[in-house]
Amino acid sequence: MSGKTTIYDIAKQLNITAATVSRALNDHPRISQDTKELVLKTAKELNYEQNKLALALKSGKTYLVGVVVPYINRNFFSNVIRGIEDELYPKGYRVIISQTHEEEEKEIETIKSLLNAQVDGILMSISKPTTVTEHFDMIIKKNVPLVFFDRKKDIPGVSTVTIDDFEGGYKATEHLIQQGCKKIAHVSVYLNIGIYKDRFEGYKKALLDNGLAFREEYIIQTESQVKAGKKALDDLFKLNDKPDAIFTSSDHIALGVMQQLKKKEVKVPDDFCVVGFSNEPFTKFMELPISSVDQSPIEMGRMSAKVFLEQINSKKKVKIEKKVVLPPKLHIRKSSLKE
Amino acid sequence: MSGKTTIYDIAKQLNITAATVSRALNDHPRISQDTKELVLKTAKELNYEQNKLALALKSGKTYLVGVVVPYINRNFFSNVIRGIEDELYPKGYRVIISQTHEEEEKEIETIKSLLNAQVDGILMSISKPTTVTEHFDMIIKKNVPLVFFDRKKDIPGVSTVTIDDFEGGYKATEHLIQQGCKKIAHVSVYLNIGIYKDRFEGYKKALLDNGLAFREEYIIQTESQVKAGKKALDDLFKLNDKPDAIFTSSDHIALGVMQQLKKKEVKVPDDFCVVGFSNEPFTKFMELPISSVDQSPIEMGRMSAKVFLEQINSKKKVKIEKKVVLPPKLHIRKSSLKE
DNA sequence: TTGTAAGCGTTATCAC
DNA sequence: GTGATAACGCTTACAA
Repeated sequence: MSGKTTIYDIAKQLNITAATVSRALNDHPRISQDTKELVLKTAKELNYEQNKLALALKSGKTYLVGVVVPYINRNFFSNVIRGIEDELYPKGYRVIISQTHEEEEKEIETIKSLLNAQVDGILMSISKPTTVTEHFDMIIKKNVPLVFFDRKKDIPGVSTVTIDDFEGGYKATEHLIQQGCKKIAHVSVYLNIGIYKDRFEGYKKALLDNGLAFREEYIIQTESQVKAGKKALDDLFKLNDKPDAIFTSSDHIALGVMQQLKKKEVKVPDDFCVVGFSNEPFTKFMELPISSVDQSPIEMGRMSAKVFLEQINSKKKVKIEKKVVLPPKLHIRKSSLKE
Repeated sequence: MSGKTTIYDIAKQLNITAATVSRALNDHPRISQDTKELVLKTAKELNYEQNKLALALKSGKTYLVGVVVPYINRNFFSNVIRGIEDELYPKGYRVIISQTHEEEEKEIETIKSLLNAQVDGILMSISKPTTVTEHFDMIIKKNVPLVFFDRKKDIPGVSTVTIDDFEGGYKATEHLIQQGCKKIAHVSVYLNIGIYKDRFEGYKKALLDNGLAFREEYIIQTESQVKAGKKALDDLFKLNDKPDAIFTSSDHIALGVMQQLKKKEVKVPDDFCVVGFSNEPFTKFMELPISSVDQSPIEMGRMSAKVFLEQINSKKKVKIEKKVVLPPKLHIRKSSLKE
């Protein structure tokens, strides 16, 4: 029989009970050494493998953790998952991946499905359009640990792992100021989304802390796309008092900006500096590499996993609510580094 | 009670048996319409949800599929997984991700763990150093469908999904020839690995088919790294008869080549053309975008999933061994497109 | 130190 | 049409 050995088979072989076999296998204290050895030996002989399913049904623990992201093939998310898997695998947990495709409905459906699969926990990044919270309540009501990473919602009892977007914006802007830039514009992705708002606020604070004026006309809101970056630069250059630097919340926008600067024959970094956000792989591969704020996705994944583990290992009834905020790391490259 | 309703609770409520409830829930033909409606109604009232675990234990089907890759955060693999998940989710399958970190030992361990978790199938890309095959035999012996994608081994009974690397090399080279290049060099990643060998062979064939000489001195073997690309170009330019184009098996090498060409002030594409392989995101973002052969990772994932589904849905005893070869797509960009 | 038996939640096979 | 019962493979009081 192909790998279908059960503890009963071992029991029969040794003329003992399945219970004894189970205990021997689990190194139960009051099982004789002899029996243990015997059981272990025949278990090996018969190619016995514990059926996790039966165990899960009995114990209610599946050692399965659901990870929910908008799209798994986005650089940021695949790195977070990398971190989660790296951390959880050694602890015996397996990771189930699902994508929401940035749709609220699919997010809800996915959560239901994961709960149905009896996962021991859910780590997720909320999809953009999501507004309802009933599906989160379902998770909490079932006492399944829930951890939000990056994109969160403030819900009692739910832990979150994020980076300090405010500090990211602050650092990037401060760096530009240190480089001697005086008129720093900010191109943001839609400001109604928390993380982008925070980056913007960090930018603003850095300006004020350094005695620079905040100018409304230097703020542009647009999509995270290369062509949006191009247009943003064009618009900024139509101003009478042109900026001499841009901090943007998106590397793709930064790229568009860079391309347009090249076209206009503006010298970077001598006459204009650029800093992006996310540290996408391409930023360092450019002919003129782009400075960017790194979000430490792998670290974020590891941390989310750790928070989950703490939660699951604590006395069942204690609700831990942890808010981890990771420091962003500014990668300074040629696009903003004057000699 | 939080989501712990079982069919017994429903049965008790209605003064019928669990068996009847089960049948009603499964729309069994000889259950009265009345009972069905009643059961469905109270099921909803009590917030009943089927326990997949119990079902899995009973049926032996978990609706879990294991996906094994070297690293999940590599662009190529995360895209394949995207394809797999997209295809499998609607069919009710959930995807468990594990990474081998390019280690044979971890690969073996991972396989064991997945089999232990009773997955219904395994889709994987073999890690580079793997030489043994016992762990694959384990999978086959358990009658668990196994599909290799991209990196495969020829094992009887195992389906594979790959792209036609030979054709990829052929197309890329042919394109360069059509652009008027006469002296095309090839920078490869180590030729002892199947896919790179195939790309090389395609290159060679294209040369010969078009009446161009194959020259040993135009072949360089190196690592898939930017700096390796730089060095390769330097070496090629030391030749008396310099090449006028390069087809390389790696986009990172292509990038290094491009950077070095820029440094040497060689005009691309006018005086020199470059084509890479993999269609990494950065290739299209460059100031001078790099032509590259796309491996259709999402499509590869979808196809692997489809092959798995066919296998699982066929009459149990029929062993299907399918070899799917996807066509590569050449993306022609500025680095190889003369006016 | 080991055996007995119940239980985890379903479904399938007999009955009636 | 519906009920009883066994079975999936394991763990764990409770006995012995």
